[in-house]
Amino acid sequence: MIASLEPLKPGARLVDVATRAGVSVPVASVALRGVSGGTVRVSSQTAERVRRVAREMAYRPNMAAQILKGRKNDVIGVLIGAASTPANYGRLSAIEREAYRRGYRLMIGQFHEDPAHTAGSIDDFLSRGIDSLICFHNPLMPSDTDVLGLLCQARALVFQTKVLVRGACRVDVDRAAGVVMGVGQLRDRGCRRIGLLLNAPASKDPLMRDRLRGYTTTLTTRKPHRPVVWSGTGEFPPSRDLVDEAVRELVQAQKCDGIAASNDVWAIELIKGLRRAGLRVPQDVAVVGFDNLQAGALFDPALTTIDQNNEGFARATVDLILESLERGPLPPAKRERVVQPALVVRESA
Amino acid sequence: MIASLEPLKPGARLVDVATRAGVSVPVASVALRGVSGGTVRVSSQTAERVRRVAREMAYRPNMAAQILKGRKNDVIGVLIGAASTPANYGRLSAIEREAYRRGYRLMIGQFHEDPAHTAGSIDDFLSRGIDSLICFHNPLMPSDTDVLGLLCQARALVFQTKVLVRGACRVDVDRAAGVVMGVGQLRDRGCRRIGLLLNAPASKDPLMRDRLRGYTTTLTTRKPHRPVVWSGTGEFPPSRDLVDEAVRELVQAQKCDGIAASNDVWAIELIKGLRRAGLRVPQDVAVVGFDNLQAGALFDPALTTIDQNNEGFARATVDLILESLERGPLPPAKRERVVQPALVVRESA
DNA sequence: CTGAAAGCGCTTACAG
DNA sequence: CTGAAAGCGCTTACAG
Repeated sequence: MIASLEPLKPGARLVDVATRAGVSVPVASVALRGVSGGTVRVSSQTAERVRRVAREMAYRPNMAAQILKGRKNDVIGVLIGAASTPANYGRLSAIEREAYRRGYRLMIGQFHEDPAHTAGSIDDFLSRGIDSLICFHNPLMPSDTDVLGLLCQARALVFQTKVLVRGACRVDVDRAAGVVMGVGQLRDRGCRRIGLLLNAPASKDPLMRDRLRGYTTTLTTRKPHRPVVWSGTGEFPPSRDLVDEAVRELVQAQKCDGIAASNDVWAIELIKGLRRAGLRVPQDVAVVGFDNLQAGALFDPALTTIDQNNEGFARATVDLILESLERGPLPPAKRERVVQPALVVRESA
Repeated sequence: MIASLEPLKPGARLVDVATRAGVSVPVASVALRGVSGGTVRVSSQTAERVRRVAREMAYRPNMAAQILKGRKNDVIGVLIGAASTPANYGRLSAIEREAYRRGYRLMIGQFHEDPAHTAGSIDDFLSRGIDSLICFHNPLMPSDTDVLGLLCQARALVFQTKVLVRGACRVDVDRAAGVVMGVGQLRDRGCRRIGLLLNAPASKDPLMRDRLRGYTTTLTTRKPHRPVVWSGTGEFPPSRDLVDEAVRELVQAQKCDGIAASNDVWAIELIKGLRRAGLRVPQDVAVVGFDNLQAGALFDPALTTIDQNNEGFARATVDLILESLERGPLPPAKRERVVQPALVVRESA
């Protein structure tokens, strides 16, 4: 602990630096930013002197003033559900890294129960001139017209998975491809009958529909057997009874020896259910998850799963923001990005 | 999807609202903010009219201009390690909620490998007039003088656990109390010989020292046996060999039938190690973790653990920020807050 | 190559 | 009770 918190002296302004360096304020301004296109030109000697003085005085430009004068705002607003899962925060972290790498900062707003609250948060972003918004999967309803109206005012708007505003961008993970990988792994390790576990009926949940599509595709390409699909009620996390029902249906009735679950939490609960039924994982039934949560890596047996590729997701998201900012509203073909997930093989399959 | 992204019209300024409402700009300013102390006073009728017009025009004050004129900055900067654990993000989320509740926003900066990067991030906060900083547990070295120098310029500065700047505030979880709770639970369920597992020697890690203190205290108060402590090498997450060594030492050599681990990841790995050694949890050996990770709740057996009380932590953190902002540097007695954790009983103990 | 002026959008202290 | 002026700290277009 070598430093010490002291009452802050007011902080040098540009005019202070200019005075000390013996130049006018515009010259100091140009010298410090290294601008070359303008009408004010500064000799490299002068510029060097100004920079030195600024460093000595610990000059820090007042960004409020710069922004008021039209400086590009390099803050991206992120809306994330207050009840977000750890997985979502992993993604947020990746986005922060990517944004920082490209010279942007993140400001966080959480979705709260109350749409008025959320609206306040977005309004707050816009008031600050933050008009690039990333909207994480969230409890937003299409009926929250205030919130949607506000979102429309963003200059760059990227949704995760589901677009709520016409013309906005979207980044998604290729869930179907993930399921194909998962089923492939089950097949490779010798499973003869591979079931799909969805936590809600595909008819009710587009995320489940994607998984079903992947599953159906791979079974159609290589036809080992007819599809075996069990859907939960959407209840999450699943109750023990629901899990036991899944085990009865998929394993005891349908004789599956491999199951692709729609996420890691379900996969873990399923493995517990299989054990309650006296079955070994992966020897009797192999299980693949989806998400690559820390909980899966630590579980016993360690979960084989599909990683959502947060780095790729972050890159695509920030790409879309920057392109929108540069070119204005993007044409339909340019505003969707699909990120490929990756198989992580561990012990459960 | 009922809304649609459209090219943004410039956005109404205060002068536009004032003109439309037929008043001067200062009157509009005062009317909209409901200021009463000043010299400009507005009749409630006029105020109402101005507010209505502002609403019609979707007027949104330009915060850059407001801040330039001395509006209090209501953004708190948060520095969080880029390699943060999910647990840290849970805490971040709680802080965001608490800050929002009290009218503040969070801007996130991640610590990166490179101290210069981190310095840039803090500099960026300060340039924006963000002089309230929350510094999460991080890879900061006391030798990063640039970073520390910058941190000193904050007006409110709260560290987690370890203060790196003299005079700054600190919030911490009472780890000793947590261990007391964990050991108490082990005793309550009938363990006769309770060991403490540290992931590094107490002499080398203050966090471990706190745990050891809690452990020693409770054994001194009620003397069931002499202390049994095993310390890892600090390697984290622990290798299988290290875990097996812990099992040999604590259980096979020292005959412990209850173990308090220093965190959930270690607790989970320990349970796996106990199983490899043919022992049942909790029947043969009961285990208590520390952190309350999702991974522990999902593990089989579900982990009994100590919850870090993120809500309490968030409240203390935001309290300290606001008090510092209000009163300036806090006296030593006022700048430390210790948050009480809570026991979560599940299956492992 | 450099300086003096105007203005970004607001708020606050000063006149009427 | 209301209006005209000054100024926050900067940048950019205009003069010299």
